[in-house]
Amino acid sequence: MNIRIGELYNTLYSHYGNTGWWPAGSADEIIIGTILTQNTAWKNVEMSLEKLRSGGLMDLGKLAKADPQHLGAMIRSSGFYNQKSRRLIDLSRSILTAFGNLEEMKLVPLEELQRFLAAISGVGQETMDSILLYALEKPVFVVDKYTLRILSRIGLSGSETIEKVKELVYSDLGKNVESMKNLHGMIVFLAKDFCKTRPKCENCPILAKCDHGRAQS
DNA sequence: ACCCAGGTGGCCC
DNA sequence: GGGCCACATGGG
Repeated sequence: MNIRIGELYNTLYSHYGNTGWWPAGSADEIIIGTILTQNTAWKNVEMSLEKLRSGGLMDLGKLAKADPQHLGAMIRSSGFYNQKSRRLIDLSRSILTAFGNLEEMKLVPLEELQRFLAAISGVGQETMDSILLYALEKPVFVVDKYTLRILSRIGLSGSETIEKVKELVYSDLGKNVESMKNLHGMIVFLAKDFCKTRPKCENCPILAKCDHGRAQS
């Protein structure tokens, strides 16, 4: 635990700056993306998003009334398309029934939103946190596989639970929505550039803090 | 011909 | 609490 989250933030910030994460044109698109990207390469998700956009379905109201088979065909490239189609329709219906629209949903207290989302099939821990932070602007840090892998490689986590990682972020960065959005965004960039399962460590901005860099030097 | 990708839920122990 | 499985496509 010799590396602080704040230190990691600063190192990544000097390399990536403001990432503007999550990449989407609307809160609806963010929510749709969180479901589609589950265990799926983002490239495959982008193809689906383009089809939804051109098909006029990038909208929770439209999805709530969509035909599962038709929607499944539109999101085929994202994999698990039967599951994801049904889950997108269910999620859209549940949100609109409970809150009317996303602007109203944003006004609801965090704890109530967490109870609501946890009860929806297809919304697990990471999907819930991504929706809360990026679509609803709630101060919740998103811990995904990238985050755990990177923290593990710089010796911070490894066996830490997701809750512990979150607490560390909150105590070091404060519960600041913009900081948490960007930290997760920078982690995504770092992971895609350098820190995949088979890492490419050349010019990695955190190499000096990482097992891989220390082992080589 | 494998292995991997920003997960989730069900079932078992 | 953890291990295993199904869900499925597209790219390396």
